[in-house]
Amino acid sequence: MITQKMKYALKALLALADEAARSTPDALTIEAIAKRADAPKRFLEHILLELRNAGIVTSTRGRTGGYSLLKRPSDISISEMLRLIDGPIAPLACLSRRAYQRCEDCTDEATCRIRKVFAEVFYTYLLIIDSLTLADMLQSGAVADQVMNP
Amino acid sequence: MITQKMKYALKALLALADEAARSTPDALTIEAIAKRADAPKRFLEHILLELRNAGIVTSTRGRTGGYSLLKRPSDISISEMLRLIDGPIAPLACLSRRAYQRCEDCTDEATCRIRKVFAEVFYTYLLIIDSLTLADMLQSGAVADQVMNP
DNA sequence: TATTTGTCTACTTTTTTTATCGTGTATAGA
DNA sequence: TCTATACACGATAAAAAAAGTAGACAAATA
Repeated sequence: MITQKMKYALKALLALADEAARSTPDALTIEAIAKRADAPKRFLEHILLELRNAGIVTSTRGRTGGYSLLKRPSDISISEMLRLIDGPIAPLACLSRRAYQRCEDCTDEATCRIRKVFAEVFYTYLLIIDSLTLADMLQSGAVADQVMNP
Repeated sequence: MITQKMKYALKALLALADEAARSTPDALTIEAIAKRADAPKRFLEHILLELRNAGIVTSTRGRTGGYSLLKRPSDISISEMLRLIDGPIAPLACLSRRAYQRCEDCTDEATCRIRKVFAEVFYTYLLIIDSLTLADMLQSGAVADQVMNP
């Protein structure tokens, strides 16, 4: 399950992407984004800060200030977002590249049967999720139901 | 990330499967499983109880009592285990079949752009994980490193 | 019947998630 | 230059989930 925070982050990015697609895009205030994303303003503030520190959005202060998208939607990967907001996406810490952590009780990673099977799952999962970007979310259309109720 | 509890559960099942594969299998006491799985005994107790209630293992009480595998390893699916121990595996509650929950603020699921993209991911993920069973974990061999460090 | 081993309910602790608050800083415009 | 507006950032708090513990009880067998 992705966290509520991640949902807020994605909704915020969608709002910013929609704004960026307009003919004369403005910076959106946190308040405006919060309204569009149905997110608590003060919580969203932190999320947007993280997105800014990661170089995904940019912000300006003062009267006409607000947030806007820095990267193009096609350059914002979903897996990058997941890692940023929700932390490592590997099913086991010992399978994570960026947040690798050895299991305490593990004697030999190479022969660990749990690691082995989840490595296979994870590898395929990565192939899918690494290829998805915010741009893939922008094209609307009710594909969800086709997929889930074939 | 799978939980520690899930790791304990899988290790316990591996221990039981290994025992079942012997020429004269015995029931394993919680204590014995705890030792093999490096799990706190009193915690493992709860886990084993859940596995028993789910019909995956069976138990006998008294002097020669203990736990043993009820289903065959090839009939114990990893996704079933994940759902049992860690809860729903869908990335969004509104994508879960067994633990479906509508998102509060969602106006239309069919056009929700977040739901759409995660539905695609989830569908493919399900295909992989639904096909895996405990039997796939039993065959050891260092495949993990080949997969992760090609 | 005494000892061993599982059963069950309740509780505690720790960590993570989900926020909220206060104060500070930059900026545009009157 | 003053002031209203908006982001910045650290601290704190409440709620939920994960992880672990404890005690009393029930069944089985030697």
